[in-house]
Amino acid sequence: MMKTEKREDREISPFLNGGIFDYGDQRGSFGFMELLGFPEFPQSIFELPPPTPQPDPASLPLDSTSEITTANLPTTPNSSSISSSSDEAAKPEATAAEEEAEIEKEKKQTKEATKKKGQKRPREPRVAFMTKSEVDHLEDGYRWRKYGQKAVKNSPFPRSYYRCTAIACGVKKRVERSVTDPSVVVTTYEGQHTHPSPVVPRGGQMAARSPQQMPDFFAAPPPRPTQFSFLSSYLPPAPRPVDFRHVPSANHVPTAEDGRCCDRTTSDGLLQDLIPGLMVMKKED
DNA sequence: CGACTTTGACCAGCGC
DNA sequence: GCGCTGGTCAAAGTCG
Repeated sequence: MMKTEKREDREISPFLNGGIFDYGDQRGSFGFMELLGFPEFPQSIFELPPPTPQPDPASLPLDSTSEITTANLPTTPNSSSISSSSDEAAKPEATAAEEEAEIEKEKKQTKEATKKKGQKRPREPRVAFMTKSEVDHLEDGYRWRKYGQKAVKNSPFPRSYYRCTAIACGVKKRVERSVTDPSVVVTTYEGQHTHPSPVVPRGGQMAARSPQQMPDFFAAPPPRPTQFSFLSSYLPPAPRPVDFRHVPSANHVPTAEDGRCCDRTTSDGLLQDLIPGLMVMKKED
């Protein structure tokens, strides 16, 4: 229902204000310009919510980010069948009911085995982005399937759960609106993509995005080492040249010129357009 | 018909 | 132990 409309909605370009990352031993927050590699730029040049004081990200609904839950980690789609036990083969004569029971049992055992008390799973890296956007689900170059939605305590806005549709890719993301500023969408990524971005442009060709929709300051600056380098693993590689003449000021009025200053090939309002290609270093080094 | 969303049910963790 | 909450599952519905 309304799929088309929703897709249309996602065309609207977001304004990334900043975010939070949680990589176990690395935690912190970042502003948009930090993301772009310009920590010295004030966030204020972007569309920040006017009077509402920017709450400390660490205390935002993003708190859910810090309450890393390891209990619901990727139970791989086929995990239950993978874990077929050896004694199963020893019961070739099981009735259908017994088989079902057996399957159920195995499922349970598998689950328990994967989350035995005291046995903490390695925490999936998580990164949360705060994005000023009218739409909840932002295009980020990957294909996602929604698998759940929950009402969040103390929030009038529901939280949506998405999984990457790629086979064997267990990346998930949660999308919710900030309680403190409903115009801000909080997107939390969990896990790392095991595949390149499909980045299939809608309509078979790169959507020609209007400058208003996709101002070119989303283009990436030159590589620059930052503590957020590991963020790249969440995003498809999209290094591209940047023309700093087009980094807009607060009063920047987009023109047609803005739309063609760079040789962008994936200008689809994707999250990868928001995150520069500077974060190319792997976390594990 | 396949891909996707919606939504109620279910389950586990956690605090009391 | 119980209730609350977050996260996931899966059937049903929708759409192209």
